[in-house]
Order: sequence, then C-alpha cells, then structure tokens
Amino acid sequence: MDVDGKSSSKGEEEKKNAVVVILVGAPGSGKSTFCDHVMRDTIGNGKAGTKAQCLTNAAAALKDGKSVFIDRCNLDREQRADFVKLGNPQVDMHAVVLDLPAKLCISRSVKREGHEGNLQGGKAAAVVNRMLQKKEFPKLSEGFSRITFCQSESDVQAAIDMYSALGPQNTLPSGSFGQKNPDAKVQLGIMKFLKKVDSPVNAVSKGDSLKDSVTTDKENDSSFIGREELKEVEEVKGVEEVKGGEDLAFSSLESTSSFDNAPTLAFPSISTADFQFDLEKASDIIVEKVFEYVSKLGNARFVLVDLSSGSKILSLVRAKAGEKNIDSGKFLTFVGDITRLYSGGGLRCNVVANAANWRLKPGGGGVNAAIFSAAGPSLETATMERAGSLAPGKAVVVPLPSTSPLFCREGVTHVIHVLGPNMNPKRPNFLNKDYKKGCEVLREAYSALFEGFASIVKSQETSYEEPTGKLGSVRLVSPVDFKIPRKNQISNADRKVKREDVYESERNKKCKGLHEEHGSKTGATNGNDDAQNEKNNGSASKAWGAWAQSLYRIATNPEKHKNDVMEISDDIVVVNDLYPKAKRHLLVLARYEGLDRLADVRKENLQLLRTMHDVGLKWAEKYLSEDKTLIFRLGYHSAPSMRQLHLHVISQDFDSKHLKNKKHWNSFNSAFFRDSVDVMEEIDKFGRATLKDEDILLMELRCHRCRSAHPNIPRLKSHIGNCRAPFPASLLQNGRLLFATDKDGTNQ
DNA sequence: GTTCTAGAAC
DNA sequence: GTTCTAGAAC
Repeated sequence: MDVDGKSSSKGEEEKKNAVVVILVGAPGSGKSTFCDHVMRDTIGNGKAGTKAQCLTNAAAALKDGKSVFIDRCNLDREQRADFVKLGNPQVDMHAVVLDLPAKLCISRSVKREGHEGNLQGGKAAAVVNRMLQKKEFPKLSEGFSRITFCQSESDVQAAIDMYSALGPQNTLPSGSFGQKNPDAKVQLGIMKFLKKVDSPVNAVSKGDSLKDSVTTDKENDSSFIGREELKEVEEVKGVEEVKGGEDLAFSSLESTSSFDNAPTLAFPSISTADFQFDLEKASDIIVEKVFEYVSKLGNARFVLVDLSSGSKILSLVRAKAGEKNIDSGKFLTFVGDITRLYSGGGLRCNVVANAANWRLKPGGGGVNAAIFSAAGPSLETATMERAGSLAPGKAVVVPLPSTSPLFCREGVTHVIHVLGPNMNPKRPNFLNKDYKKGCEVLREAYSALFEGFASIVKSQETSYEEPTGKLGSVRLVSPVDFKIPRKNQISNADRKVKREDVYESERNKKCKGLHEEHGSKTGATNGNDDAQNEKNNGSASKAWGAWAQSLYRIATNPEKHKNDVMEISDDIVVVNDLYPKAKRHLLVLARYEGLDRLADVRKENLQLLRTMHDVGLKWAEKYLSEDKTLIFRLGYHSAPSMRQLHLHVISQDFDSKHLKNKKHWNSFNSAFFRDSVDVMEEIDKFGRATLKDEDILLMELRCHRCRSAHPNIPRLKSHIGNCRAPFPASLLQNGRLLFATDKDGTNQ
C-alpha cells in the first residue's frame, strides 16, 4: 500500500484542511497498520507501487480534496523531499515518525511473509538494522508543519486516535511532539532487541509524550507555542547532528567542536515557580539581565530551561528577547530536564544554575530537588564547604566533584546556587506583594548568577587554577578545594594558600620523591589508601580493590618489575598490558602519586599528558615500522578498573584471546575510550576531561570500522577479523588513529 | 545438548 | 582487571 486517501466528507471549503501525512519508519514499525486504522479507503489496494505512481496518486487524491497518507519508509530526507513538495498553502504537511524499538520492527518483519517489500526471514533483521542506522528524523525545516513522534505502541495508538478523529473542520497544532530522549545512546544488544519485551533503557518521558503535548497546547490555546518550541528543539537537534553523525553511540567522539564547547549556563527561571513571582515582571528582568551579560561574555551562551512544554515564562522571555534582538545563538530557551540537558537533549552546558533554598539543602521540590538528586551527595558536601546558607539575591558557585553523575554524564563542572525573592506566604522571607523590593532582589539574583558564570568563564579562559576570588556577591572557589577535608575551617584568604600546599604535596610529587619522603605511605595497606581516597574526594568515590593495585605498584617501584617494564623515566613507565586486547597493547603509566585516573587530572598535569602521549606515539611508531598493517589508537578509559593513570596504546585489530566480553570491547570502542588528543585538548581548555559513565559499556556491540551491530562477542570477533571498511570519519580526524606511512610519507 | 553472558569473588 | 560458574540463550 502506498497511498491512502481519506475522503473529506463534503464541500469545497474543506479543501483547505486537507493534510498530507508522511509516515516515517523502518519496515515492521507499523506504518501500514497505522494507515489501516486511520483510513477508510485505500488507493492501490495495498499493492506496492513505484515512487512515481505513489506521487501521482497522491497528487490526484489531493486535488479531490482528500487527505493523503504516504506509507513508504521515508527514513531519509531525500526520500521525503519529493512528497513534501506535494504540499501547498492549502495543504498541511505532517510527518508521523514510527520510531519503535528495533527489536519490535525486526520481529515483525521476520514474521511477515509476502509483504510488499519482500523482506522475509533472516534478511529482514539485517535490512531493518541497516535502515535504522541510517535513519534521519524529519525536521520542521524540511517543510513539515507538524511532526508526531511515536516511540511506543501507546504513542502509536494515541496518534491513530488523533488522526482518526481529525475531521475536515479541525486542524492539529503545529510543531513537533512526542520525541523523548533523542540521545538514547545506550541501547540493548541485538539479542535483547529480538527477545525481550521491555522498552529501551533510556526511554524516559518527562511529560512530553504525545498526549501531554497535545493537551498542553490545547490548554494554552496556542499552536504558535508548539511551533516555537519546536524551533528550540530543532536547534538542539542541530547540535546533536553536528557531533553525532549517523551513529549516536559515537557522538561524543566528535563533540569537541568549538561550537559545542562554548561555555554555557543553563538556568531555570528564578522565583517564578514555588516563589510565585509575577511572570511578566520576571521575564522582563531575565531579558534585561541576559541582554546585559551576553555582550560582556564573548562566546558564552545562556539557556533558559523549563520542564514543561507549554511554559508561559519561556514564551514570554522568547518574545521579549526577540524584541531586544538578543543573539539567538547566545541565548536559547529550552524545554527539558535541567539535569539531563546533554544526555537527554544533546545540549552541552558546563554550568547549571540551581533555584536553591536559603539553607542550600536538597529537597523541597522542583529544580532544587532535581539538581541535588541528580548530582548525588557530593554536591551537598561541596556546597556546605562553600556556604551554609544563602540570602535572597545572592548566588554561590560550587565546583562539582568529578565523581558527581552530573559531571560524568552531563559534563557539568559547576553548579551555581541562586536564591530569588519569595512572593509565597508559605515560604521564608515572604515579601508580601512588595514587587518594588521583589524586582530589586530578582535583578540582584540574576546579576549574582551571571557574575558567577562570568567568573567561571574568565577563570577557564586564563588559568583554571587561578580563581578570581570574591567577585560581586558571588564566591568562586576553585574545584581543588574539595581536596581539603571539611574539618579544616580556615578563612577564604588562607584557603588559597593552603590549597596550593595541599596540591603540591598530594599531586605534584612524583612517586619516587614521595617514596623517599614518606616511605611508609607508599607501602601503606590497601585500607589506608582507601581512607585517603575517601578523605580527599569528600565523597564515596570508588575504592580500589587489592587486585586493582598492580599498575600502581609498578609505577611506584618499576625496578622491582624489571622483566615487565619496557621503559622507565622520572615521569612514566611503559609496560605491556598483562592481558592484551589486541596484537599490540601497551600501557604508559604516570609516575605521579595521587593521579589514579583521568578524573584526577587537572591543568597542571597537561605536560605529563603530553609526555605520556609522546612516549605512546614513539612506541606505536616503532611497532608500525615493524608491521605496516597495524593501526594504533591512544587513549584513556573514562573509569579505569586499575589504579594509576595509564594511557592505552592499542592496535585496532583487536585480535586477542583476552578480548572476551562486552565490557572489553566497548571500553575500547565506545565514547568510554577517550582519545589522548581529545583529553589533552579538554584539559588545556577546561582543566578537566569529560568522562563517560560505565553504563555505556553495556551498549550493543558494533564493529569499530563499519559500525554494524553483532549479537555476541564471538560473532563480533569473526566479523572484525574480516571487516576492511574504512574507519568512521570521526576517528580519522585529529590524529586519533595512527597508520604506518609509506616511504614518501603518505598514509597507506 | 552447547554457547554465551553476567554477577560474585578475588 | 580476571576467574568461576549459574543459568539464560540457542
């Protein structure tokens, strides 16, 4: 079935409400079923036609004033373009995206016999798999006035109901609806796709499901809002695409583009929720303050975030920002969860503002509860070290410990708590309708917030480790302060000096030196080391088990491991990995006490990273000269199992009996593996490297060259033994991969 | 029946 | 990090 015509009941004037609905989805996603449910009559009797026939039929049906549903896969933009052209000012173009779990599409396709696409049996899985890899979701900019995403059977049913009920007199709101977490990187393995019934791990809905969006829009009587919001989502999608390419799982590889890395502050509207501040007045102040700071802060971006898709404050602010001609590249509004901007929306924000309470404690509700909960207990500890309470109109900058999920998952380096004026009689510091005072305090609050952000931007532009100290009403404290145990109650002025002392003794001394000075410490038992870890991080960081100490021991006493060590210097030790995961797999260990993993690395370690990289390069080149078929990659694991910072230098054949499980594969072939070149760049720019959560290791198995998915390790290994596809473009950039060179110096 | 994964123990 | 092994998947 290619084209279905839905007859408009009667009369000429209904023509203007005719609609072309393009169904977008893989085979087995339920496009035909969708049409069957919505349609009364079908053109083409369910037989497949050519695209040309389909277009002709569709045009004819439209001429008759009928609505048309296009039932082809339409998974890429080019395919859709010709159908979009059918639209004209009298005809709305809609897209319905059936983005159901791959396992469902596959199992349906496999079952189906004699379906027009001739996709039976085993081939179906492969075809669906391939199509899903290449899918390009439709965007409003292609010419659609409405896009409905369906990501579950219930979404599909809701869409069917909606289109079935669509009479000739009514229209549906414009905009894009129902797309959930577009960044669902962690997918279930293919076997799970085929077998299990549960939905994808990341299918989180935050009230933006199809039904919610539609209702919200009705309540707000505005299709305009829907459309505008889509623009925001689209902008964010743009970001996602820039870095994501065709494979979401690899998006972070390319995420270091300068655009994406502009310092960005995400902030909720202060005081307008629980504190009941007037929205009109608040939106004026937001726009006024953003206007003031946007020009001051170079390429820094500001993002106003609200959870609800029908948010009044967002539309007010958007309209007023438009009037003031604020650069839309620097000030965005965003609908979504402020604690999942990157993982849920592809939007990278290094600083997040919290609408805090005066006690700076978790709980309450709204943004404050969400941020404390998402950041984990380390945020509370860190906050309490900065300040015990907060007055209205003030803000406090808190660097996030690298152990915080908000840091690892979302790339947030700082949280700025800000307290606004309160107009709610049930809350502390109630201003009793005194909006003169209220506006004053709200202005002060945004100034403090943006000054805090400015100070972070500034400190990152210059040296990350030289905080500018007190700035306006904002206290900025270097992240290193976390290393000071809480009991050290010292003045702020003393703190900086003290901090450097701590830093000097705990970080910069090399193992060798430390060993001489504190002989007992290096020989300390496991238990003591763990205690040290606990104390230093001020949070429940992963303790290193006894089995995780071997690299640490080698780095500390390389002379005792003469048989294993290939190179020793003051800074590094080179060893072969005891369980190599490829033909060549060696480790460059840092010989610095306290540098246990990438999360511990700061800007002052940049030279060390460069040294490690150069040593790794030297060894890779040596092996490349011996075997020109090898290809090398240098990088770090986001969360290593073994203590002591180590750089992996690993050939890309992955031909090894020691590569046995998903974790092994994904730790070298997902964003969990941080290329050394990217790590150095991030440390240089931001003082920290972005790290991926261990969740990503459970991701499906994909070939690192052609990106095809495989059901299990043995099959993957037999595939990679033969696959000669070129590597993905992202890996070929910036010297992430090292190839042997010909005599004339060109790459092979 | 064999193959493969994933969690616990080390 | 690996090894061991129960039980799921085939």
